[in-house]
Amino acid sequence: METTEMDQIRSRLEDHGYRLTPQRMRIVEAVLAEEDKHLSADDIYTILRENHPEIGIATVYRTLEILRELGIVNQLTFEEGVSRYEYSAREHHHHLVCLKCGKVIEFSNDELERLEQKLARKYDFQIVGHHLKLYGYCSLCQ
Amino acid sequence: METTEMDQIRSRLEDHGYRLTPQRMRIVEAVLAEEDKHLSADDIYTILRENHPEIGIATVYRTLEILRELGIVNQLTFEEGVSRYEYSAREHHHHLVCLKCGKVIEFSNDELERLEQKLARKYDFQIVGHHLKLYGYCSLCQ
DNA sequence: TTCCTTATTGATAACGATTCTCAATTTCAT
DNA sequence: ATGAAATTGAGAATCGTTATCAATAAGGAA
Ligand SMILES: [Mn+2]
Ligand SMILES: [Mn+2]
Ligand SMILES: [Zn+2]
Ligand SMILES: [Zn+2]
Repeated sequence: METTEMDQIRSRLEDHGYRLTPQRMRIVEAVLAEEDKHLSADDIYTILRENHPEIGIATVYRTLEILRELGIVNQLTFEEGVSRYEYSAREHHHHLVCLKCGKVIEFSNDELERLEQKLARKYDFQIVGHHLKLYGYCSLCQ
Repeated sequence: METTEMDQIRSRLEDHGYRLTPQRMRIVEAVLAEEDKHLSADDIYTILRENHPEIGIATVYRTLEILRELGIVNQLTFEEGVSRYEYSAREHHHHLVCLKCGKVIEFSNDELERLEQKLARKYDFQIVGHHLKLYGYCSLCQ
């Protein structure tokens, strides 16, 4: 039998004493369904509302916090005062953000891994991650 | 006569129809005095409180917003849900942040300017800035 | 100076995102 | 089925930030 992403996430949760409740499953589904988007808690709440109006916003926040703790999602912010989340089992990447319309383009860059190691040595830091954000105006907004 | 930083900032403000009021001057002074720190609005408010208890927190926020608009300070966030500010007339740099104690180390990297241009061409973006943040644990916290 | 227009201020209310509280419900191992 | 522990939804609370507004300050013209 194959192991689906949801199975892996279930194990991950249970290994840490958490249960994969129906509500949590719906939230994970929403994140997986919009893999390349960067959904906020409220975005997810709004999406779920359609078919599952009984789920509360507090549960969405609580679940995202657990998913983040377990490294299942990355929490990021594009300086709008809202946290956004993306499924973490994707190629590591960075973001190019339009300051006018908020459009986000993803890109990769290998060189930063080397820089990370160099700085770890230099400053005696144990580095666990990095994120490069570029700001500007997209073709439509400039 | 020499042109001080404050003079330059005054011109900058007046060119845009803003006045350099005593309150604004106190706030700019605080930012300049702690050049390499990353002060929040509340940090500044607390500092000013000692000698200028009449300044309101709203004025601090308003002033920082103007300084940001004019490019006199950079607004940044280390994902604690608070905006922090630094005097922008410094060498362009990036940040290494300790996830435990919040310690911030600054570092520079020239290569990113080239990357910026490459991406600008590739995605037809007019890039106005970028910021690299590395996360980890400092020597004391790891 | 005096007058007038406009900018700025401090206090405080309002806001929006997030977290907390708590009683009710669900889950899971027994 | 039973009971302990986890989870839930609703709503209150929190916290950083922004908006409102009447009072004050600033700067230019007379
Ligand atoms: Mn992304
Ligand atoms: Mn800095
Ligand atoms: Zn755009
Ligand atoms: Zn530390």
